[in-house]
Amino acid sequence: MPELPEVERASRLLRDAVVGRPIAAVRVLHPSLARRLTAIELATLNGRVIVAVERRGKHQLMRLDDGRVLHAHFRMTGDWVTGRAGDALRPTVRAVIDLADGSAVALDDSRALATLTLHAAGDNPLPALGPEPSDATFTADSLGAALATRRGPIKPALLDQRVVAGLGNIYAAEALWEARISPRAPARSLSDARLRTLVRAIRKVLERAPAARYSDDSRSSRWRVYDREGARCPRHDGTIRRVVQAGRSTYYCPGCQRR
DNA sequence: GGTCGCCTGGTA
DNA sequence: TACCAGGCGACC
Repeated sequence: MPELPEVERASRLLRDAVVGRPIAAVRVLHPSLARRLTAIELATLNGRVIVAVERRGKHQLMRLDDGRVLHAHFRMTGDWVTGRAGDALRPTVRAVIDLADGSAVALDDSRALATLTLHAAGDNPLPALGPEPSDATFTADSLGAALATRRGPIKPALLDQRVVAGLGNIYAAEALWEARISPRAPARSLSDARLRTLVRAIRKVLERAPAARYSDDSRSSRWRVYDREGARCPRHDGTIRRVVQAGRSTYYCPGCQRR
């Protein structure tokens, strides 16, 4: 589920749910989270207040009133669900933030790959990240510079969060289709014109994303190429192919996406 | 770059 | 039963 548009939506929900309300308790319900957040650390959160929620790429940062940061990353299937502290929990809920006013926010994550980590005041909880796609610093020039030293094809490069923050497997494939660039095109040899087109395409697919995701369209029409192997390319008579790059499925139209 | 492991659940 | 999954860090 979560790529940048979904994480943005989730982080807003989280912000509305937690900011300014003292924490009653943070409960961790799955061993994969407990390995990173001990009971002792969890106890230090009681009574603290989350003063801000920030999103950077697919990362969510909860800033505490003592300067520490609770960092959340959804990975593949995470999402926030709001409720009350005493609610019966779905079996896929992996953690719960109980607030002093009786409300609660749950981390619902069927695959249990999401992470929740606590960082000391002053520490940077984030890995190196490229620009936000919506930021003015994300340009054909900056993208070209980030790609200049890379070997290998463009598609895996777009999934590298140091190149651009927030793209995932679906929107990388969709953006390349939009830009008519083959996922196999060498990353470092894209022309300036193609880089400009790609920057526009990335913004376009991310802006269109929420409507696509929450539309009632059948899955086959939600995306242009993603998960549509064998289907007709929406742009012409070509047939969409699936290939594997860096262990991930990539979908594209060999007819109109050129190296 | 590629491959594996982390986890669980849906689907062929 | 086997394979697949929107992520990412560790390893080669």
